[in-house]
Amino acid sequence: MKNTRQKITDAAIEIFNEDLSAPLEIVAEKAEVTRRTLHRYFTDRQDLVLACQFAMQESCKKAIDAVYTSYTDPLERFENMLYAAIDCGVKFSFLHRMHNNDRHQHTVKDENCKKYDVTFNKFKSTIEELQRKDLITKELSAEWIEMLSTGIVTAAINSEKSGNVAKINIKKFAWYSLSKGILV
Amino acid sequence: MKNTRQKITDAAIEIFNEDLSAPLEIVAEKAEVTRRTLHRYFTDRQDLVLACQFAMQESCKKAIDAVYTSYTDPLERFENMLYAAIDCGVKFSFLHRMHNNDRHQHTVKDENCKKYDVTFNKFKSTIEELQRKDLITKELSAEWIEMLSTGIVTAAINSEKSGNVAKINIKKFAWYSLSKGILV
DNA sequence: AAAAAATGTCACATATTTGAGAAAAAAGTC
DNA sequence: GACTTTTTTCTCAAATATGTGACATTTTTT
Repeated sequence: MKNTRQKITDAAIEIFNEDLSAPLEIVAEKAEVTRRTLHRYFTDRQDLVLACQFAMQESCKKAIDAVYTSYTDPLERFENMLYAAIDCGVKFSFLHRMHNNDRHQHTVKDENCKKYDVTFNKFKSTIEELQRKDLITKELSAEWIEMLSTGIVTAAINSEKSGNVAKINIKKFAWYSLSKGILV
Repeated sequence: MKNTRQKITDAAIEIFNEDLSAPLEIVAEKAEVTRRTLHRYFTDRQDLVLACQFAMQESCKKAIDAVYTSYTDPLERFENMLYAAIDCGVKFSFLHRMHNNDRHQHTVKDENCKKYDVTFNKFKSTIEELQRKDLITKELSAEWIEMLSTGIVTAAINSEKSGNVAKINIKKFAWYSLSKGILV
């Protein structure tokens, strides 16, 4: 059962993902509470945005970490990290977008960005390991593969939302495209 | 040389791409004009947003159409459509996002969406042709391949913006990943 | 250099968004 | 059923965003 605080951050993540300056009224509406209640949990917009970032980070970190430690085979690990990211949904893609945009949350940075880096570096290091062991092509740079991976995650999330791709197939398709697109 | 109107819509596309409800002040700033001047060209926010949509549509339509009619070989055509989309930059990805989001521009729809569909259907029909002629795998649905393509375009655009991937490589990498990711 | 066009500056009226207090209503808890 | 906690309702003041008029200044055209 979700508590009110969570209901609000969840709603905010959905809304802010599509419109970062949306009125808090809209967020409250989506969370099915009054704006007044929202303000009882979050003093102001900044506070709420930070809470969203924190929630997204925790969620992604948890999911990625769990996979990272469970698989020794790097390819298998990479595959399951993809699935974990897809399961995180907008939390993953929004978080990624936030940290690669120029004009936002320059106030926070440092502490918050460090956490983000730790999580996303697990992607990077896995990619590098795969390249070192000649399991994927070296024709592509690790940076590109990282971008590609998040691009495919986003495609998967959009597919799910649009409903144009059968839900059972999404992960299968995503891994098919990603693996073939980077294998030697 | 860009005229003021274009400077404003270009700035607005950049800004709105990241924050659809950003104050017009921010847009004016980016366009290097006063808010007063912005309002001389666009009566209100709605007017500006519509102008952006129009500009994005024209730009994408022009680029995609040109490629579509120049290549008879579907694979070659597909490849160059990818490059054209990447060249359109945020105009492409933002437009796509706008039309696949739930909560926006429900006012315009119809007329405006029709134009969008015409352009993006050229992607779809090319994908279907490729599948019909057994040039790409049938294990993936056409809808997924469409999503994947725009996902890779977005990855390419993000790569360019971040500067982490050498500019000369971006298109090459994008096509490498996309083609391998869908070929039989 | 004069005229015309475009842009900037300043001021102002509205509209919207924001944040919070006080008391009533609803939901949980024992 | 009495009690506590949470949420809603209603309120209001402050802050921010929006759109426009009047006039000065700059830039472009002729």
